[in-house]
Amino acid sequence: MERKDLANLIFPDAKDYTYYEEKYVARSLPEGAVVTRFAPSPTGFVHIGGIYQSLIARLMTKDQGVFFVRIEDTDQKREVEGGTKQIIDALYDFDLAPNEYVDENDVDHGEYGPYKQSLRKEIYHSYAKKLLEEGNAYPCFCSPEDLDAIRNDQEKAKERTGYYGKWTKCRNMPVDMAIERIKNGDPYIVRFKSPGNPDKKIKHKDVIKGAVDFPENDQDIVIIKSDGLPTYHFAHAVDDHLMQTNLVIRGDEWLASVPLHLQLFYVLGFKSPKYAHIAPMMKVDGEGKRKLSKRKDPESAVGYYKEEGIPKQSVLEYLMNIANSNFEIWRKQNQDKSMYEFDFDIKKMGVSGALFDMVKMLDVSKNVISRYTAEEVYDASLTWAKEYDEELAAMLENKEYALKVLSIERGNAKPRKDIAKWSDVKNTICYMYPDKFDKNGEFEYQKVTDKDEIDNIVKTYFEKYYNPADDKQAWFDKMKDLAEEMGYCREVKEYKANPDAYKGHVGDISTVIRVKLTGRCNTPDLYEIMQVLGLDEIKNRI
RNA sequence: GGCCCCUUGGUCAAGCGGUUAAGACAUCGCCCUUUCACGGCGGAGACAUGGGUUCGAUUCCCGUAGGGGUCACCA
Repeated sequence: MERKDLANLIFPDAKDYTYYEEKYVARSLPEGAVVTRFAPSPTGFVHIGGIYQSLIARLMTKDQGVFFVRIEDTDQKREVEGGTKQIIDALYDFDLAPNEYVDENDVDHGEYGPYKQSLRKEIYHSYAKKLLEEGNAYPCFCSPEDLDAIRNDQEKAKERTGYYGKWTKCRNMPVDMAIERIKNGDPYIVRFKSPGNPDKKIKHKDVIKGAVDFPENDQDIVIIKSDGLPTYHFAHAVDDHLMQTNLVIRGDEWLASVPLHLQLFYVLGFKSPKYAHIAPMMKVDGEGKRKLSKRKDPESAVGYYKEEGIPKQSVLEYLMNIANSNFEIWRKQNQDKSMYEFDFDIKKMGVSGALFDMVKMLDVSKNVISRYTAEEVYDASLTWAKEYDEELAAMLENKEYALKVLSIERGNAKPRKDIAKWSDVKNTICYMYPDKFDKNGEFEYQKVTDKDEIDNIVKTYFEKYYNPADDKQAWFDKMKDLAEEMGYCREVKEYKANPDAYKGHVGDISTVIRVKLTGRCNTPDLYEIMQVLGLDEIKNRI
């Protein structure tokens, strides 16, 4: 009996691997075009890190390369119904549509599929069979208990753990015995027969991490599990070879697997891709920090941003800042350009994980939203409100009025930056709505707090000075006149030079009017507010 | 524990043998014809640590400490 018989016994129906080599023809792409992918497991949770990775992938491929999505569902225990749809939808939500992918009905969009690993079983079998025939893989009959025992012995002997070299039981099993045991019905999996020597070093040049040297891999890792599906490592090698990935962008938890992966590519006769291992986003936890966690950090889920109403553009630009910190300088100078025009450099990405900073994210978002027109703010908040805030949606029903409100101090050279997320909108505009305003509410006045004084100021202003037809300058001059009449200084500077001569200054007076009309002391330009409110509503509030 | 990586202000970070050690967020003060915001100006605030190498180290080398990753029939 020979290895070929063993291979046939294990994978009787597998096609010869050359079938696939011929089937997946070379991509015709311009010189230097990047082919990369996002390869998530459909666990029903789309992590912000996935968007980050996809952003980088999209940036690297832009219009001449290929960005595809491959669903890695080889661990059926973790798979969640609808997981694939969530991933693809999230990518579309963030304008990161892949060039090739599989949809929720398992329909492939692209020529190099299937793009879902569970549908590629026979492909993996063909390559595993090749390895078996060549003697680069072997069936292993060790039970989980056997493996535990080996590890125990290794720990006792203070040696490296794992299935390798002298600790293996099945690596050198005669072919005849293996065949006999399989025929006998003994359970087994198939392992890679590693040619590595850990005393030798391999040199790896990571696109992001730079030069990293490792000992060679000597672990006989499993390549085909008992359910017939491949492990990540094997699937990675086979898929990225066949799909012709030339740049693997993935989380740096994979960095330690590079020696194994390179070895796999080598033994399989594949050209290995370049690797870019990106650092994860971190979060402070007690004394130290840890990766942004699905369980503990709501902001790790992409759904969080949608619910909060943080625009996708804001999330993307924040991520861009983390990826290349010079992005924000560029953005400041190129306010109107698409972020994709930025000259992104993957080599500039940080090698260690950055703390995720929501305050910074919201600041980025304020800037992003400040560039929106009133119409855009209106559309986006309405869309958000329809799903998450009925009250806001109702307020926005009168579009003409809403637009007037949202236009206050917007569209000029120094737009207001008071909205970081759509869920802020209600609070920033609610006092502009008669039915949301309670004129009998207890308001915080700033400086002038005496009730009679307040009444007096308001009364005098509306009886003697206010004229809705005034332009802004006239309006403000009258505010000064009022200040003077009430014993307040017309000019703030003058007041500051001689504070004892007056009860206060024009700002204190206008604040009284402001609070009376809006219920708060911080609002945008009062003149504009009064214009939008209209005389009837103003009268109603005084 | 083995292997690998990392360490510049509260945070994100420029830097790549000689700099007054950028910038952004946060913070504080002042200014900007009314508040808040915006904007402007300014303040405070950092090279983990010990040894080398060097005329000179934040930058190069070694050690120490701290942090992170990885050692599955999970990805």
